[in-house]
Amino acid sequence: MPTIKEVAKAAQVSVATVSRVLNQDKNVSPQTRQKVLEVVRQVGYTPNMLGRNLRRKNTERILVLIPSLSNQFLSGVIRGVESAAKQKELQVMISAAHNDREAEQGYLEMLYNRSVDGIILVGSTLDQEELSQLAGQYPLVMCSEWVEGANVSAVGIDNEQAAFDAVNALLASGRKKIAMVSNEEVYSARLRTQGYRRALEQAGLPHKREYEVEHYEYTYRAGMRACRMLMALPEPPDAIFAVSDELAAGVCKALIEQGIIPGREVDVFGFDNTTMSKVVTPSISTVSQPRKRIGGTALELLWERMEHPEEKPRLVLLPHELVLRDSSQHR
Amino acid sequence: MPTIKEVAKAAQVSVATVSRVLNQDKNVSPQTRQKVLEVVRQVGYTPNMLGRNLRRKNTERILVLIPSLSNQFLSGVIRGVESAAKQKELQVMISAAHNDREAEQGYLEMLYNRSVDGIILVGSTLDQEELSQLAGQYPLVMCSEWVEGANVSAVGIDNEQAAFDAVNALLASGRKKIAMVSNEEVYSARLRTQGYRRALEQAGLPHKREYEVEHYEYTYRAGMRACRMLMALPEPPDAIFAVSDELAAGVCKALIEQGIIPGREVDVFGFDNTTMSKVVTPSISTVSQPRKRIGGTALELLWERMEHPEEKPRLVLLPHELVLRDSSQHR
DNA sequence: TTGTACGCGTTATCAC
DNA sequence: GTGATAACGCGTACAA
Repeated sequence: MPTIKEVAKAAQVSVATVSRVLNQDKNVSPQTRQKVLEVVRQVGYTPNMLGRNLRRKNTERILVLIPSLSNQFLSGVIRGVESAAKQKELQVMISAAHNDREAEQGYLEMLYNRSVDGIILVGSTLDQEELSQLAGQYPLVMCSEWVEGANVSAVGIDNEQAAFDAVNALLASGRKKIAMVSNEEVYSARLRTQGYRRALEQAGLPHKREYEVEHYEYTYRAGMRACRMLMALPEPPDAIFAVSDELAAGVCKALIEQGIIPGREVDVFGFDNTTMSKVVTPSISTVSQPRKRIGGTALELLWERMEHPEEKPRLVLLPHELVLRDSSQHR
Repeated sequence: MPTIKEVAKAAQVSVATVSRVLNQDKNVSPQTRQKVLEVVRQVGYTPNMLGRNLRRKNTERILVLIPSLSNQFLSGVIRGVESAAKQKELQVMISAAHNDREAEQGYLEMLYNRSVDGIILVGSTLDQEELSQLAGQYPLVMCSEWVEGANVSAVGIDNEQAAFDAVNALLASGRKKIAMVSNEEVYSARLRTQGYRRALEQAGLPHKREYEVEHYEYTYRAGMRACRMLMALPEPPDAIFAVSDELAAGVCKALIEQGIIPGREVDVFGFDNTTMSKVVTPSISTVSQPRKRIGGTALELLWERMEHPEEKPRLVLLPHELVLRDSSQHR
């Protein structure tokens, strides 16, 4: 593990000169540059980031903190972060907090102790105050999932409107008994529930309380359970809107088990346009979010916070799209 | 951003004492400890890891480098890594290399420049020599996917045997024209192809070249393409074994499009036991790997390398299981 | 028990 | 264009 000192000695120059060569400083003659680079190559020298970062007071590295790794949608978002980060020459690290407050705080500490220059947070167990305070002190933005009222830059889609649109698509094909599988614990899902209700209201339909099923995980098992509950009602729904594709896939699965073909007697609508929504039979109609753009924008917002911490945080909403497939009728 | 110096001044002690308190050094009186902790709390001091790491020459942090984030199976593996890492008080970071050699090398540099203490590598674009050399110099182990002949600690399953078992399950239910969707570029998939061939040989069946389809991505689209090719053969197969569940899901999808129900005329077998294999209809028979245990073992192997770099690397094979579902017949 | 002083590897500020 | 040298924040041998 050679250090800059050893390189300097071997090249018969000072450490300052080596440093200058390594950092493309103008003030160094071609000959010495040549010589230094030669030695660097020869001894296989790599700058120790620990020293460099200490001196420079930054790491050129950011963290994306997500709730779970097994999320196809987030993987697209992160691709967006990565490609935007590449242009800024930032290294991207990812960690999963698993909705564990302690784990999340452990990773957020990386801001305090300067292990990373900034954090893109997808969802959080912290409340608005904690987040506002944190974002006031360090570069921190939220992405896809944020927290109501927190004074933090964030990017995502208009969840309320997206749900409104999805439900309207179901209404347009004649469905009138539309149920929803949501998650009160997550802000984006709450907004989607609001959009769902607005669509029903606008259509002059009552929204029955028993048509709104809550679940605290976005798994296909939860979707199956929700579906069974709904179909066991005295008046079962003729359409089910779920806040994630995996939930929707579970809904479809449960319908099929009961001999009901999704898209025929009962429509199903999902959210996120993941692979799963395409691959199951029938394929699932869903709301598509511009994942990569969301991720790219998150990085831009983070960059803003890093460069201009004094400016106010801002919220960016990107357009969504409906993807109509076989699980719902449409003309 | 208070430093240890400021804490020392405020507590009217030396920086050494503060450091001692922070590092649970015995040699400090209860009173001063009390006082220091008080000040630490009051000014909200957090040790700067840049300084600490430089001094200690380590980071207590490891990296898991995976090919892609959108891999349900790997997410389980990483859970295993995380829980094992927690016990060793190591922080886990994840990055995706996307089969990009340049990106991979960028992350591997974190070993050279001491940004992390070790790396768990899932697959690699490097060859055996490069890997052997790297692992000789730094804590580096491979997990799930490794490289033939590389002198590197690794953990996974016996892929050849697992494929052998899966194909035997198909044979046991009377299938005789078994095709395989594999990927020659990946060592684990090559091993699985070998297991497939051995099973056919043992059953006295010829292995037709046209029954082995290559694909370089584990996507459902690739699975669909492969299936269409196979079913267009003069003598189409009566069973298809794919090296991933997503491929298998694509195979099923293409079969269904042709009006063929997987598990009836044609059996389908996947690999990894991901959510997708459960949620599609019909559910897909598959090979289950002990993901969490694989991840946990990977961390143990890495720990071995960190503690005893002089010892020889070793390979750990963990048991697999067949999960029989609706996409294949079985009595 | 506590403090002083040095070093970790790098970059930046001066001189020259 | 180049070289000393002082930081960066922390841990620790050594002295007291």
